[in-house]
Amino acid sequence: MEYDFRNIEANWRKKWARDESYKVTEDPNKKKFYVLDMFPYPSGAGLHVGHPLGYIASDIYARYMRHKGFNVLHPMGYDSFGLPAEQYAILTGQHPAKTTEQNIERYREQLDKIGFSYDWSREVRTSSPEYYKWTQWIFGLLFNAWYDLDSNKTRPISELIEKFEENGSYGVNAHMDEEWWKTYLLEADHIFSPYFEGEFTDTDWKSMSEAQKEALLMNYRVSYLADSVVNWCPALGTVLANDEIKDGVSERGGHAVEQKKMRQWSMRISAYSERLISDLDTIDWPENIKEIQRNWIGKSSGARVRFQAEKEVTIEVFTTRPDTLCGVSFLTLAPEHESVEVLTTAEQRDAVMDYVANAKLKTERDRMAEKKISGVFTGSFALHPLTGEQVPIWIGDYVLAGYGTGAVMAVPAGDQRDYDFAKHFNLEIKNIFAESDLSEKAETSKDATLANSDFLNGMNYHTAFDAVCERLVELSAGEKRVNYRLRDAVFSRQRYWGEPFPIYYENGIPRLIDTEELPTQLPDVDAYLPTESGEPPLARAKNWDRNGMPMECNTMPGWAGSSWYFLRYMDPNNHSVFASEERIKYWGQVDLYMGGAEHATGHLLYSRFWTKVLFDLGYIPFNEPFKKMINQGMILGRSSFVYRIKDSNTFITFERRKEFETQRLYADISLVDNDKLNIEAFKNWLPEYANAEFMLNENGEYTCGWEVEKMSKSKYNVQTPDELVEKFGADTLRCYEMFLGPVEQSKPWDTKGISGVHNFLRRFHRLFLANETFSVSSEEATAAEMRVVHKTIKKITEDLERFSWNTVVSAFMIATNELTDLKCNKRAALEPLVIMLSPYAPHLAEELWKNLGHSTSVMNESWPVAENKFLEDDNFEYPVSFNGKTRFFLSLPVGISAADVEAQVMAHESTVKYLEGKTPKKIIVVPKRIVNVVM
RNA sequence: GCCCGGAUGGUGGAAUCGGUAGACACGCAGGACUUAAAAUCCUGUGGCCAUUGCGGUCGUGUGGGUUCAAGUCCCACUCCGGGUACCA
Repeated sequence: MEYDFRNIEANWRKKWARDESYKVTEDPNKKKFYVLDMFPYPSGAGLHVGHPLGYIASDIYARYMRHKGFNVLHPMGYDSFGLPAEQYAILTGQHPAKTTEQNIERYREQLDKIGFSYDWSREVRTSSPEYYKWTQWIFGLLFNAWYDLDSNKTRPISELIEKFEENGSYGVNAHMDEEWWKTYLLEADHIFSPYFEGEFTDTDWKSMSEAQKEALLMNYRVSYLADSVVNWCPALGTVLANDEIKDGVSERGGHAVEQKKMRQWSMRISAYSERLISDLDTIDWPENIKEIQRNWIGKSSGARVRFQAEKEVTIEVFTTRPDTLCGVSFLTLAPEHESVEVLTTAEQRDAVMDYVANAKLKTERDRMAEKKISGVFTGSFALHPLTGEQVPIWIGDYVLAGYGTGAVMAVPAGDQRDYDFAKHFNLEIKNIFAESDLSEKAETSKDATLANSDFLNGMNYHTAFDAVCERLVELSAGEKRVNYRLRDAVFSRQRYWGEPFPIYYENGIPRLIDTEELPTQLPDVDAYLPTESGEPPLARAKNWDRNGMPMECNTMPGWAGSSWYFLRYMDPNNHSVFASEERIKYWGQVDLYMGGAEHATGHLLYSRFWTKVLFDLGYIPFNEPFKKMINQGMILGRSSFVYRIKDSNTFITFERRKEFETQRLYADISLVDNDKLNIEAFKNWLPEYANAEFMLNENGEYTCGWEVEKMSKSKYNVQTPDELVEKFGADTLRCYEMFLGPVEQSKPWDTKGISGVHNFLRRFHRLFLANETFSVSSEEATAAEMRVVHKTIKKITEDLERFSWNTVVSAFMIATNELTDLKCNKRAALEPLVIMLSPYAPHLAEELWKNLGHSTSVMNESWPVAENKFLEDDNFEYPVSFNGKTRFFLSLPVGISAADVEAQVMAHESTVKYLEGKTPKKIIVVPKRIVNVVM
């Protein structure tokens, strides 16, 4: 009886589906464990072998935890809104819902073949109205919320309105744009004087019109409408988030991106910067992901310093080096800085206007590409707050409008860019360091001793920082300040295939649609393109209004639906809430999250943000979504090459390719086995190769060359899991993907080794056979056999606990080899192994379990426990080394003392030989480890 | 530039707490079975020297250090991968 994996796997797949074997229900008597995979975007290309890597690892862990007695939530779904389906729709006119549906079907088919233990009754799709109803509801929560800096919490907007009613803005400490009142003054019909700087009384509030109140509140809301400079991609006709741009072009398609001011929905994620950084310490994530997030949020501690300029203008700068304040020799403003106009003198006007206009034309990408130093003098000066000196004010495009205050104090002595700027324009370079040579470059060390700096002389960064800040406060010229790089996230997309906003406009005032009326369904359109006038596709929809009032035409970005999906799995069919309180309380945080590291600054940041909002507002009892995360590495392809002799149809084997001038061509990896080309199959592959001739190696074979590259159709190196399941079975594929190496490591896919793993499963299967039929002995297992079993239990359990999936497979192989050598086919030894194998090879394990006479599924069996009595050995084989070199082995009873071990070693005949007549200086005995004789 | 990873046989990798480097598997070589091939099974397999056998010696990117003992810890460097950037 051979290992008939095709029948075994097909039968069990059917049975699992029929019995809904993987359905989980909330059981208060059992401890929960939540294992989650990052859900996929269902693309048209389907899965290749790289996709299931993480899914297999998490599935094994989920099954392991089930054996350990946990109630395991292990769901799967689809992140089904997205650009590719929309672009396909633009090309073909087919509704994106339809292609999405087809792709999902294909994904499901592929996933099912691999034997995952997903509870499919909990499947979610971000594009289904039942799901996005709650995405819209959460948007509403954020719209009706503000961020209170006093309690450091998100709070309902109604509380803010109450405060306004009572005391106006006084006593309100909200997170908002510091200069919000400037934009507010530009809004229509405000009631404030030109001296309004943000504070207003309850009387002011009460006297405001509805529209004025709403416009004011917009500055407080966590999700708000504002004019923002956005990354506009004309080719895609949409706005992109920073993390959707790579190297200055769109991540998808590689199109040019430009800066444009647009009225957009934004999310006040910047309010959460500090918590997003500090809470990283509370979660068990890979250190590199935490580091990427820390860098992305970009906390920097420094000071704000105000310089009094002419014409009543104050220039405020942010610096991380207030200690170098006395080295300021000029100020630099971003070309977009609001004071540029006022400060420019008549003589400089032409030059400045020219420079500013030029900067505007350049996209951020151009500015970056151009490493040239450029700038222009405004003609104005500002007063240095400490020295009282006149400091020239310059404009330079190395200063970014969007970071800090859009202005810097330039200290050429202490900052390389300021130094370069000063050199270029021949500006003063004041040496404020005692021992630094500034002839070549700036002094950037924080340990350098300050000089020419008045009361700071002799100090360095560490000692001067507080001293300067104190003085600035005394002079009212500045104060300590923490700055974050993280900016608010633009939430509007000019796309069709996304969640519509539950927003309509009443006389221009945005109004939220009530929860009872959600979902706001995505309307049908005649084409998936922007309108003639440049409005988003939804503007094409008929009746896209609410009682005549226009609906919002933007849709939400891809990260909206994925920011909270882990909560919906807990209660996917609930029609009255996004997930019930009891279920959220029961399932809690995701205990193990498996997915790619590429979402570090996108999905993983946004879902942490939304989780904090939901936590603050009391909807969930935890403020981090994913307790532990593991990133699976990328699986690369291994392309195969053949070498055609130039201007011929003759192919020469890899070994001899240098004998001729050759052209390297791709060969489909399905035509190659262990780098040997299947010549007949190759000839039949493409018509142009039908009459090909071959020059072979000395063994009469054609060897191919190879290279590791990304998997892609054009490289003929895509390996689908389906082919391997067909050839070797799902159990083999699962074990092999794990056997490849540590999950978190990127590695090339190589099918070479799969036969070894397949062989192992066959050998394991053979342990249960006698005379080619299933037969196990009920005899008591020998000590040697039990030792193998319990050693394996111990090893596998420890390895799974530390997420070392690959070494578990090795341990299984070793156990199988040893039991084969012992000719063991005893039930007592084999049953625990079947249970342990079931997370890795669930089909085979179920089959063997059934054949062992069990009527229940192996997946519910408890995990075996390693018993020490089987592991203890009377003797330990000591490696005896001399000066660290192992020379011989000595088997000694484990119980004896170190002194006895030493005596036995010294008495050994070989010891004399290796001592070479010398007297040992010292003898190190580590019990049950090693003996080292030092001479 | 800065930050974070990594480098172990022909290949993927193992070595969990500083304690026998190379587990397990692939590949390769030899053998058994076979008319032959496939499949299967057995043996060998880090380099060099020696080889009848015992063995010796070098060896975890490079150079140094700590230690009885270093792939593992420390210092300096080289190369590779990832993140990020006129971020003040």
